[in-house]
Amino acid sequence: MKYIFQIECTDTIMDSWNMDFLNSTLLTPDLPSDTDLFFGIGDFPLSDSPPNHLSFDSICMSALDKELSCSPSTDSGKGDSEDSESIIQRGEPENLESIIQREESDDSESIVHRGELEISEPINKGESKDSKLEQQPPKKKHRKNQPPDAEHLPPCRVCGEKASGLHYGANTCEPCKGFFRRSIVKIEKKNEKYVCAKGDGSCKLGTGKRTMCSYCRYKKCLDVGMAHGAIKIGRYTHEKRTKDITEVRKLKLKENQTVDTTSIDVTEQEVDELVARLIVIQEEFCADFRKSFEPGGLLEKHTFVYERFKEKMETFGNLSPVPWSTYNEFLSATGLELDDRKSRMNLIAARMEQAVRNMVTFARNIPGFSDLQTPDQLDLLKVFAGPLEVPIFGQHFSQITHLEQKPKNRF
Amino acid sequence: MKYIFQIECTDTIMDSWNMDFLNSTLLTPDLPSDTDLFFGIGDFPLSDSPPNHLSFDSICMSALDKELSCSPSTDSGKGDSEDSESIIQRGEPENLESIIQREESDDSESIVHRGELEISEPINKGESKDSKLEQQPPKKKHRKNQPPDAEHLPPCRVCGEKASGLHYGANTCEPCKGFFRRSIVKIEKKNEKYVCAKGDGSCKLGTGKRTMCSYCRYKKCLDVGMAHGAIKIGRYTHEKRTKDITEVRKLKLKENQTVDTTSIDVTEQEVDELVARLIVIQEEFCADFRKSFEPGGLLEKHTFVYERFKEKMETFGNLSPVPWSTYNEFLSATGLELDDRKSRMNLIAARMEQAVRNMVTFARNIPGFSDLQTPDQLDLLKVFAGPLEVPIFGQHFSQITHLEQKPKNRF
DNA sequence: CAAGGAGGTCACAAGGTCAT
DNA sequence: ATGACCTTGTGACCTCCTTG
Ligand SMILES: [Zn+2]
Ligand SMILES: [Zn+2]
Ligand SMILES: [Zn+2]
Ligand SMILES: [Zn+2]
Repeated sequence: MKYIFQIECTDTIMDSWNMDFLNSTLLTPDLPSDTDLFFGIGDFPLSDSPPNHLSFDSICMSALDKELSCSPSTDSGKGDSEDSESIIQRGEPENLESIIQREESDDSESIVHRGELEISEPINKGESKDSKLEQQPPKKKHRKNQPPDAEHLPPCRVCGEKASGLHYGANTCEPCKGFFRRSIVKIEKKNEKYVCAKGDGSCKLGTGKRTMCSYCRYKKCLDVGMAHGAIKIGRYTHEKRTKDITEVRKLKLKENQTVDTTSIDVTEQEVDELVARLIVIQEEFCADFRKSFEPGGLLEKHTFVYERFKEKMETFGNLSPVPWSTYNEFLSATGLELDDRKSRMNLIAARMEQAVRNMVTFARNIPGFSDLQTPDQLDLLKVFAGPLEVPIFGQHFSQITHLEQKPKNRF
Repeated sequence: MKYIFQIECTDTIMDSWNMDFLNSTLLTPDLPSDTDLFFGIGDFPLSDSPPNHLSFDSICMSALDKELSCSPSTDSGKGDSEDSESIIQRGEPENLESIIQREESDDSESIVHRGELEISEPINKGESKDSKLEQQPPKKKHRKNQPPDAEHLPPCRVCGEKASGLHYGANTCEPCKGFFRRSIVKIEKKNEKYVCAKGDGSCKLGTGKRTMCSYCRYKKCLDVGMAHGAIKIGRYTHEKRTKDITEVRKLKLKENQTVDTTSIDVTEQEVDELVARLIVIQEEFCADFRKSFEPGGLLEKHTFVYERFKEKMETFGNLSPVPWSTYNEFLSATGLELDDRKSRMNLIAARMEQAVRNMVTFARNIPGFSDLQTPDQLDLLKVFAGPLEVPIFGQHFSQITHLEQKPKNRF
């Protein structure tokens, strides 16, 4: 018998200034077709709002952060005690980066430039790697050849394979670097031309297909910014290095989200207990959650409200409220407020904070959640806030990022 | 013999709602009367369109931006950041303002906050890697490392980049300092010699060309007075400091007022090569470009279409399409579309995106273009979109902005 | 003291070479 | 023509020392 447990905590707050309404809306869980059970919570009030995403972002941020970082529980040893002061460190209202960074500094791997970058070295440390004394049996009298360094690089921008460094301005693999060098001579100096193998310059450069079409390969090189003048030699800047590392990390993270499938063995009894527990907390937090997606449920209601609003807008044009600039001008000139946006924002802010708090509390009640590292916890909790002219009711979170109408903020 | 190479990339997409047609139209290159050759591309379909400039703007924008920004922006640390992660940092999908801002930052007074912004401070200090020895007393509240100082220094006398101080008697950048140090050893101690890459010791050391010819670089070092004997160590005198500052100020002033007209020396052969290359890419991208301006060419056709349209309008009055409000009312009332504007817009949008992409690809193929900084590249690429009641056929781009009918957008 | 430069260090990339 | 490997120059950053 095999069970797949998939836990997703998704809370969405949608704010569209063009549509002049703010709306916590429903997203559909991304479930395999043979799912037996699913659990969740929702917080779906409807209301208007003036457009100010940034403040909403911060609200969600700090709420999420506050909730997670004050976690008294868990185990995982060293944990969070150090957090408390890092809040002070930056006066700033803590954004995503600070959260991520802080978390990573707990673990073994952290971005530290200590005269030299040290990343998760699988070395048995504690040893002073000090001066000149012998300590390395495999002493190479040969030059210190460090062939496999820097896999802190994003993959080749041209062909996608493992990059070997920054060549002619772009992270590329060794083959693509060589190819570009030869191409420069050929194309710019000798005025020869590549011709697309397919004729229309649309060849894909997937793995192994690198050498299929020189024309398209060269074009891709140019597209990613390779050029004589873009050559950058010498040691990396700390800044640049950090950027590379974070990019790779982000990529890895994304990869893990989709691919990672670990399975553990559980007894029948454990499963029963888990399900029982889930049912309990489901009841406790949001008994109607599953009904939301059924006919007559909240999803339908939301859709209805949205449709009506759309109609209204098409008939009467854009009903967006007075822009902030006007509002502020008027305010400073007359001391009067043009509308009640201020108080409404406070209301919404409070509600959002509450929503995030609920979400985290709910998640904490899921057996095992608190045992996860903070970064992993964060990874399971998604909040979306931003303007969208496209309805996202009933879509899964991962799909939002694929809409051509790019959301303003995602975290 | 003197050649003037003037490269202009101008792509125009004109949309006039009063005239009810959208038109990529021809602009005449702004050429001196004695021009021998000119090259370019064009994308000149004729079609109708409903008025919606904003969306077109965004299309051009994001296309231009996407094309250009994916280049890692060469050197000069502050070049603009890569997107990939900036999604979170400044999630906005770069709009008109941001681009314009970037452009304007050249001339006006962005100088003020140049380099002052030091957000991320690499903390490399305070780590003692030696275990046993007691740490050093100089672990004070004061920050030991004051990496960049007031850059009230004139640029590197050798290569022109940002200088880091007074090295071997001249204001130079860190790279040139290092280069000279190595050169001293090589030349004076080991009696080795550099050889000019071009053979005649006349290489220019423009931006990014620093490493092209060691011989000329070293020669330049000597020319600007670098020498072992010229070393000056220790704190600045007040006098020297003020001298620097006034020099910098003077330089900035001059820079702002005079249009920079640099001329470089090229050999006959280089010219031939360049021209040959230009002819090749001209052929490849838009073989008929020059014919467009000849009798019977596209310019004439465009003019003809426009004339006919004008006649029609004079006879039958303004033929502007149904306004959006009406269209939407009708749509929401009956569910029917009054015309096919939706699909036409999609078509046009796609075409515009393609046009911009073409333009950038073309430009990238011009020798040297990719070597420019991204802002400078942007500066050479013009796309115009907006309503105009005045025909602009055959006018140069710079004239458009002088029309009293101010174009809506320029970027 | 603290500002400021010389020199050292070594991570990095350009370009060359040569077996495929 | 390709790409693994090598040689060599480069330059970001640091430590140490000199000087006002
Ligand atoms: Zn590659
Ligand atoms: Zn191809
Ligand atoms: Zn220099
Ligand atoms: Zn030379």
